[in-house]
Amino acid sequence: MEDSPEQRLSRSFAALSDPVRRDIVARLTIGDATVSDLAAPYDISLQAVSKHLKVLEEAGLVSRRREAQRRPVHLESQALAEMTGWIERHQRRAEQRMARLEEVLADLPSSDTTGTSDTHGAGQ
Amino acid sequence: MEDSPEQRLSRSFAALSDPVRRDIVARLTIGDATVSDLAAPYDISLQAVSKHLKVLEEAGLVSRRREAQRRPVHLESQALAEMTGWIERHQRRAEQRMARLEEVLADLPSSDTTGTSDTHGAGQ
DNA sequence: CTTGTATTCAACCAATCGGTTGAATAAGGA
DNA sequence: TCCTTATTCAACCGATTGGTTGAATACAAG
Repeated sequence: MEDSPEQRLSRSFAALSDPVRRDIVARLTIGDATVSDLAAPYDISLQAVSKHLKVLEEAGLVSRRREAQRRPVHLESQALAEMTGWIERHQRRAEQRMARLEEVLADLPSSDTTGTSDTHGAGQ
Repeated sequence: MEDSPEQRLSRSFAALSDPVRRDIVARLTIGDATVSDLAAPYDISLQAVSKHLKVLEEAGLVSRRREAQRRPVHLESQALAEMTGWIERHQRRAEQRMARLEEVLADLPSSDTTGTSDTHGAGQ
């Protein structure tokens, strides 16, 4: 029972939808850190932070190794890359479409250039 | 009571954590569409899709205009840009750090290049 | 072996989520 | 006016989420 790319993407986005987890990711860009290191800035329990890390790990955004009784957390930037991959792909499509649209509008007779109106004709 | 950038980011990521909503965004890169257009491919009720669109709208990822009794939905690619902004910023930091680390490792005497070990010395 | 430290597991709770169905609203057309 | 089409609102429901506290596990060090 392994993970479809769809599911991993869902988990990654869900993981970064929490400000504490985004904050943790930001912190990890500076360097690996233990659970207690990461928990220090927050008012929540260590267990809560541990849960957040589990969520990040299951999304593939971080990995953990063992080092004595500590469990240093490491950011997996490749998982971030997959997310930007998805977003940019769609962003690009949307922007290309808008560019084509504006080109067409520029060629038209005249009247108002107002309103972000659109073809929107079916498709599907 | 307006929206901090932090909150909008949370909402955007949460919005894209659902496969149906990602799918809708993908569909909208082709062109604006009505609620029923968007609902057609799915087995869920029209109301459920309407809710999904509300989530996307509150995240700033789509906007809606009125056109007779229809409410065509339009993708706001700029909101996607904000997301990639956040991710890439952190991705870049992480990768730069790794690059510096590898540089240092290359200069070291010898022994194992194994294990993604790390400085991880405090920080905070 | 006992103690201390770092972390996770387990059970619980309130809030949110994704879905449902049924009723309400908005607008065009007979 | 009445009917149809498009969409939203409202109430409800089970599952998931982010937090809690208390007990368990994994190691290191006396």
